Amino acid sequence: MATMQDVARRAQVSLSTVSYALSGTRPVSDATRRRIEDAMADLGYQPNAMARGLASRRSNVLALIYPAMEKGLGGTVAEFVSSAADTARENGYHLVLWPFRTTQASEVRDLVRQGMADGVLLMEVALDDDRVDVLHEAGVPYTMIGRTRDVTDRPSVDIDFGRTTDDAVGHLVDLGHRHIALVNHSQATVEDGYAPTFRAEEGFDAAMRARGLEPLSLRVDESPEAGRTAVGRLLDAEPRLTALVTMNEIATFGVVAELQQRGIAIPGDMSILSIVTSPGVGAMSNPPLTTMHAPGAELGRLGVQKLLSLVDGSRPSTPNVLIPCALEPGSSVAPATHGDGRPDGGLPAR
Amino acid sequence: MATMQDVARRAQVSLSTVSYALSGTRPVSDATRRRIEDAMADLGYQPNAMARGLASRRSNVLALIYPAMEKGLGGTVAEFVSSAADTARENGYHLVLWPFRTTQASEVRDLVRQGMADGVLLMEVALDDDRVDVLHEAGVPYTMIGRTRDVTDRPSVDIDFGRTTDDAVGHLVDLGHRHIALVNHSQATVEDGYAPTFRAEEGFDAAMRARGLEPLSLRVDESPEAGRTAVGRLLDAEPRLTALVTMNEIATFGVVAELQQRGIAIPGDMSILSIVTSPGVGAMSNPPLTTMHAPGAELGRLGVQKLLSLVDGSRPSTPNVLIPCALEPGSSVAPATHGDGRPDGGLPAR
DNA sequence: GCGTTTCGACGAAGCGCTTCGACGGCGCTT
DNA sequence: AAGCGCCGTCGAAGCGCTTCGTCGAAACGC
Repeated sequence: MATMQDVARRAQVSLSTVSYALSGTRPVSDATRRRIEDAMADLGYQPNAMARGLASRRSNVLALIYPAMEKGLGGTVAEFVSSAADTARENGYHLVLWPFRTTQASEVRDLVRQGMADGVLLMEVALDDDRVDVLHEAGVPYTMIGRTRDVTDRPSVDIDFGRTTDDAVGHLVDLGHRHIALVNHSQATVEDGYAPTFRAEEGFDAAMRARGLEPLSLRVDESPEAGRTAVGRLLDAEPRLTALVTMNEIATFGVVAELQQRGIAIPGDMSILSIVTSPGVGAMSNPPLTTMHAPGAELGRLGVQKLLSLVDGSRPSTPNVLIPCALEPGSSVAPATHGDGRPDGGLPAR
Repeated sequence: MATMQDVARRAQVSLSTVSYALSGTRPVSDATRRRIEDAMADLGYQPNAMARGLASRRSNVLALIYPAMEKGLGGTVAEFVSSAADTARENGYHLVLWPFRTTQASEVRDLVRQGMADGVLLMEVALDDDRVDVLHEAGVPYTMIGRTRDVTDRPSVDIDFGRTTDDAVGHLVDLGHRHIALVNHSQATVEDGYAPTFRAEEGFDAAMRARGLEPLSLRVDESPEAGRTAVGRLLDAEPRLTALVTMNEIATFGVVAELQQRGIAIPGDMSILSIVTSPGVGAMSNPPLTTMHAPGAELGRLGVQKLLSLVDGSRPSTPNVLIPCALEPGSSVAPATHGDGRPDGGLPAR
């Protein structure tokens, strides 16, 4: 493998001049630059990443601490990872995968100290997350995807659960629905401090109350069976239910199956709006679900950009961003009826 | 950040002794080793990855060239990536993501020359793939997930499509089915040189012929609509069809929807066996699909292990491995009937 | 015409580690 | 008692690059 020294010899210049020509840190005359470029091309020269990293104290590597991917298929996660890797690549960085859960803060610290990564992207942040503290103390640039409980002064990008749930409820209410329930993620996720479960619940409740409606929600395990059971429990609690907001992909399929088995038509008798889901998942249902897509790719891109702005202070640091999910029409949402085919009445007085 | 020199000073030994204590390359007395370990613990020392890499010419990084993830949700892919990252981590390696398609062979070569990775894992290899040639010529250790057309002397791990399709057909034939069709991936994947489409078709045809049955298969676009259309075309071609082998997740959902709409019961009138699919996808259907799960996690683990055995020649190099998909019972496969509820007859003479 | 900038290029000192050759002291043999 | 080998340790030479200080020569001012 050709070294910079080889290039220098061939171009009849000193090693340092080659370095300056490559980095542009100091001016190099056009004639010299051309000779150097020719030499590099002839030799197929590529700078050695390790040497560069050692000398410059910059590895050009970003680390992505990503979730265990145990629950669910991770369509959004895959989308996110892919987009983050692309964006890193476009900016001359590598993306390395660090599979660490919330409890492995010390492993994260050790790895960070090895100087392998210039910055860290942290996915699926828990409400209280030691990994974030470790990164903060270590002084490594980092960006959270998601947010801890208290997010002041901690760089992050996240889904805007408030707006997403409000948009979802608003959409259904506009169609005349008044009795709407949320099929949320499981109690287990809550105990793990999984933030989306909290934020969706809060957002849904707020959105309902803001419209003078009574929120009803259930934490449901991530399984089709749990989804089936949930249907019964929800209908017992509120028989007048005409719409469901679901943010639990696996359970949603159980919900759909159970409704169909009970002869409750989708969307005739019951509308289903699946939120924070991944592209393609809605299409797998019959009828195809109306969904609100999680902005996985966008978060990946913005997360990396934000992180890079911290890594090389040159770029201006952007404020924290929240992105709502986007409504994608399907065939599982329709105007509300009273069960007799007549559209529901107007809004109650607020 | 503490350096090895700091540790040496604190432990009252020379720099090189610390290095030997850490690597075990040369013997170090117990007393000295203890002093060094104490010093490292006191200082919270972690060896610098770049310096180590430069001096040893080993980065402890493996690169994963992964597919664009455009088509489909990539459940299997996510599983694979996750398992590969875990296995790398367990062996003290980092996994970096290199998003490059088949056409970007020169980018791959440049990156390899930068010495960032000690080895390369190549996913979704096409039947003819320049990236493989580039890696071969560069002399970098690599392992393919999947296989090029000619696989002799090229390290790889892959799904055993032959056994998977044979198991699938065998399972259905054991249940009395005689008229079985394959819903394959699209013509577009064939044109991209996507190997699984070929290998599944070959395997299915062979499995059918080996049992004296006439193979019937269709290349179907990756969309529910295409799946719906396929049903009509297949039934036109062979009205006596009682079972479908599908290896196109998205299309499968269309197939199921169309069958149900036509009043063809699953599995009463038509059995569906979804092969090379990812865990959880089957559960999303109603009834839950009987599937043959792609061994994503296993391939990830074996791929990394194989690659590592090439990277540090110490481990013995294993022969190439093919792993079949495993049958996971669901509710979409049942014994064949003649449409009148009676089981089908025995096997025809071979 | 000579001092003073300015520009472009050079040499050398690291970055923090691995690894090779060497060497002192110990226990053993003869 | 002298010689030998071996174990544990040390010093120094890089690995391939970045970056700082410097310096010669061309360009400029008065």
